[in-house]
Amino acid sequence: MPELPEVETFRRYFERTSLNKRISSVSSIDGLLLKDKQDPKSLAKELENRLLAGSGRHGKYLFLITSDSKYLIIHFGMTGYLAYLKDGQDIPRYTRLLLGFGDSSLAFVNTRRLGKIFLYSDRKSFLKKRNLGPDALKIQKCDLRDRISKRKKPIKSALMDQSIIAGIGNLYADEILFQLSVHPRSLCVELKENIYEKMSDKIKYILTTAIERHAEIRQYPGTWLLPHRKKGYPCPRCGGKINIIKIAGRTTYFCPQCQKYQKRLVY
DNA sequence: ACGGATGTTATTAA
DNA sequence: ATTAATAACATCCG
Repeated sequence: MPELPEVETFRRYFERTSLNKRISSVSSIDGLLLKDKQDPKSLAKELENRLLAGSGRHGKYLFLITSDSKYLIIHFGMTGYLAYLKDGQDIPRYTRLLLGFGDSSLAFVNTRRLGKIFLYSDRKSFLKKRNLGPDALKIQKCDLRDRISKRKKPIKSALMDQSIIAGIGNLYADEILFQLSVHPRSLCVELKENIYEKMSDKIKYILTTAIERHAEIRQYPGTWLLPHRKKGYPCPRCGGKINIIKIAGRTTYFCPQCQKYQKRLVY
């Protein structure tokens, strides 16, 4: 469940449960998820006896900041969550990293092992190395327009491209375009320039509303697409049939009645 | 049993 | 330099 709102929800969960705890042990490390030539032993050594002093997030990446200013960075891939465990609670199945605090612990659970774990001492260099664009919640209107409007790819592909804007994935891209009444295949360069101001507002509205509702899709407004993003469900706006197509290899839900293909001649 | 799934990345090609 | 298409990764679920 890991696009920006889910990851932000995990970050807040971390702040509530694990902030200022001291890491006394590191275990259940899945070496497959360790990136940039980290190995389980050295990771454990780097983290042990450190305090969890803060947190951050950029796009879909979660940052846990230690007392010596190291960043333990977690990416959830397609699945996963954090679980704070009181002493005696069972360690969840598919736990890939367990930070022990003595009387409790924090588990990073990642069923499909497509998640990633990094350890960096500098946030900037990490963003650069991963080639991440600005965070979707912080991006400025004109920046969004500048980064997208000249592209010759479908708007949905651009929204999901983490180097253009970080944090939006398949589900929220569909929601954003549904609420903007834009066909997901519309080429960026063919959209009217003034759509990008509206898009910036929509992105912020949708992501903040999702975060307020703890990224629980059932709690989203009934006017949104996401609660209806299932095969055979009608469009919440016009009652028409939702179409399912593929864009950039991903299943795309949209309403052909509400989301007309936007076209503008360009020279 | 086959195909698909909230993601990223390498490869190959246009 | 951009972009698309495809596969691969690992595992569960319907």
